[in-house]
Amino acid sequence: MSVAHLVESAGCPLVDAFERLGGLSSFRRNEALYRQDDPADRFYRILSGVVRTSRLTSDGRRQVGDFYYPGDIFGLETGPERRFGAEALTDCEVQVVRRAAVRTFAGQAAVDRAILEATQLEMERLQDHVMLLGRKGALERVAIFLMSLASREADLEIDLPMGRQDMADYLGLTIETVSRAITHLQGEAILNFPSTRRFEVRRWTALETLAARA
Amino acid sequence: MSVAHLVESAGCPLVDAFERLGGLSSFRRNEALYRQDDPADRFYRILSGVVRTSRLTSDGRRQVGDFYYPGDIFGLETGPERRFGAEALTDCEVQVVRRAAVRTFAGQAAVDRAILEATQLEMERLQDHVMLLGRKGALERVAIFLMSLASREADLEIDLPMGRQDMADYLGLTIETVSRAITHLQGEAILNFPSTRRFEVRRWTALETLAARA
DNA sequence: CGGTTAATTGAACGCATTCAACACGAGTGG
DNA sequence: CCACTCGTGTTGAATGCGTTCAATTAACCG
Repeated sequence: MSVAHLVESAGCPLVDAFERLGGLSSFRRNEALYRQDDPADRFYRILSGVVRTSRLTSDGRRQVGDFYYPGDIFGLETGPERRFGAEALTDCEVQVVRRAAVRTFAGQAAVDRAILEATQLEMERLQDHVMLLGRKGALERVAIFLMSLASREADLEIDLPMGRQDMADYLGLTIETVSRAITHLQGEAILNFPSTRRFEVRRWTALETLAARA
Repeated sequence: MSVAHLVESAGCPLVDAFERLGGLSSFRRNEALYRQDDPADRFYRILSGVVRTSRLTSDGRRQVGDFYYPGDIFGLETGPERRFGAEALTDCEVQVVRRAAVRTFAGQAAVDRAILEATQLEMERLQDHVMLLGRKGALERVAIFLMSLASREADLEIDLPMGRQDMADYLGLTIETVSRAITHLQGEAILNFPSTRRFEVRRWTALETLAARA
């Protein structure tokens, strides 16, 4: 299946750098792209598939950092070590560039700027995540999450590459609470789940209202 | 009071840029440096005082983004508008540079790189914040917060420039819960509060244990 | 001093969690 | 095709943590 239409191949310097420097790698479902505490010396760009980043605390609790889709860039962390690991949620293809390679790339200034922009985008996502975790109720969190997935794709039916546990660990909830929220959203005829991994938005405005104030 | 010793004035390109391009501004306690939804066209660097960033949701809930101390750089957000506002917690002096000015500064590449590094540092702080809000209990959150303040300063007695409400809004809790956590930490003889705005760590290891697993 | 705001403490409530049972779906082998 | 199993998701009941509401105390500032 071609995913070219999913990825805007504009003449962005960073994308150029990926195109010209980036090795192509494939990963299978559930395979780790890199692990927490690995050396952080590469950037990634997704061509197809979905990737999850996550961090395990010493006592076994897990926090999912984010979910990345085709066109997204991730792995931008600064430190010598990865603070979050990255795992393939589905089979996927990614472009990988070494940090050092980008550094010596002709037109470096423009590439640096582009990396900065990608990092700032990541920062915004993290800010949204903080707002979500800090000040939103359970139903609100689930509504926001599913809405953001729905608005990412133009399709009517949206499929969920992640399971309930992944959602829960992203939203700072338990699977049971996520499940109940989904049941509730179905009961209100706001969403429809033909299967556990697919859903459709029936009442957008109601969903938006919920997302704004639970 | 001189704060020169608090700010490492190394020959870092970004600091240079601030020194050479940065206008000096002063703000009084509780004054806004900029507001949420203002145009985001400036970077800031603190010389003295403490700054808080915060965001208000439409229904009045508030999330504190972070607290910034002398030497810290903030206001790096990408979008055209500020997602978080910035307010002075104490009287403070800051260096301000226009984004556009930095762009045309000689040695621009190095400055861009330095901004990138500052942004990545900010990203790390946000990641920590996500971990805190997603997967930690109330006592744990308060312990982590106070520990991070304590490790920032070398002093034995640490003072709290922010009130309980600010802590609560940073930690995703209520003032009452924060207060109870503090009382508990005093009861365990882990911390000592000579006044509500000053504290001292009595048992570091116990505090670290609490911070790791509540 | 009073007057005002901030912080603490107490008691009742509620939301999310926990623990436990059940349902569903996919894959396997009889 | 059905029985079995394993992993995942849903549902129910009870518990508990943090919130809410309310009252008291402490700190700050004229």
